[in-house]
Amino acid sequence: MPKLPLEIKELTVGQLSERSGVAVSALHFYEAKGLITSHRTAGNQRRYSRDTLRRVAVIRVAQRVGIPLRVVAEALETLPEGRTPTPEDWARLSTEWRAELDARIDQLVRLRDRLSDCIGCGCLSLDRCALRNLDDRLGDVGPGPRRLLSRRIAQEDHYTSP
Amino acid sequence: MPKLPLEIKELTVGQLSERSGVAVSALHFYEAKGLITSHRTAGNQRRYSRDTLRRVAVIRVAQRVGIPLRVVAEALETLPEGRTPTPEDWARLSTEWRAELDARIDQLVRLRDRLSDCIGCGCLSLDRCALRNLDDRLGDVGPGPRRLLSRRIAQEDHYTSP
DNA sequence: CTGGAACCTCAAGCAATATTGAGGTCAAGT
DNA sequence: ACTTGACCTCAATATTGCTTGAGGTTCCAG
Repeated sequence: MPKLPLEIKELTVGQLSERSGVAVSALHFYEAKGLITSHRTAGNQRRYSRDTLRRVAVIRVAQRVGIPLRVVAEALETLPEGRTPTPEDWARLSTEWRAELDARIDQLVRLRDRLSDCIGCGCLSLDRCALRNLDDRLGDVGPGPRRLLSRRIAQEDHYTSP
Repeated sequence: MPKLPLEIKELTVGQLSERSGVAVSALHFYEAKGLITSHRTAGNQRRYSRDTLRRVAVIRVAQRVGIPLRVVAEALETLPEGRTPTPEDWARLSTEWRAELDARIDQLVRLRDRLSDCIGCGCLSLDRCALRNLDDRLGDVGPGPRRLLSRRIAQEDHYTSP
């Protein structure tokens, strides 16, 4: 059986897949989208530098927070082109994602509070129901697919008149 | 100019759209998916009972929590067929969503903690980096289309595994 | 050298969640 | 009646994030 080239410096796509837990097809996809890069061997096979592992990890984390790949790609573009990103580079990105995460958590917590109110009030009054008003706010987002990432919403208090 | 029929008891699709903040096309879509229902006038136009407003609100809330429409539809099926849902019916649903919300928040908070660790450690050790390990876990999800939902976060722990 | 795993490219498909458009109907103010 | 905005249906298109498949190449242990 063919043995994988156990290179110390670079990773094949299969190795990257195994170590990152992301399917090979997804890695190809990320590469096509410019989220990761590779260089090719003489035989046209991809080789990834080790920090790609980190890049992929960051991508997945970002996705869990609800950040679309397009946006992740933009953020990754701020990483240095020529050199391997330093821990500081990664820390900066992590911090940015963290801000998103915080915002997202905050948003959900507020949503939860509203929902609790709603349950408490028994929703007897449609016009004053938090659920109803929450929904009105959602309408402000405008047309088009309602994104995940919808920011702000739910900062308002109970709506009080019909 | 034509005046909207200002019915007290029922809503046209346009009214429902305006009051819920959801596009008419989306309402049609929800109806096609069985999330809401209507009856028709003699002229084949949709009329929605007022509690549909509530239904739509619940749908949107659920979506924000990351619950796919398919699942929302199942939950809505537990509402009474013949009668207008009571406040208690809605409260029950709200409570269910709230559990999802809590789980979701919890998940994100844990993610945040990991990320914080990672920033703190400077990510000098790839093998011990929280980010790296987090990513390994993501790989456990297995093959198959990584659904929207997983991007939207949320579901690994909740609906995918029986 | 050979066999098979791992790789390559490109195109097509899938799933969710809608929007847009074409072509036609309904209804209400003037 | 006419006009006009709101509605109707159905099909097509869009977006995101992949997977699957066909058809072919590369690599390496034996």
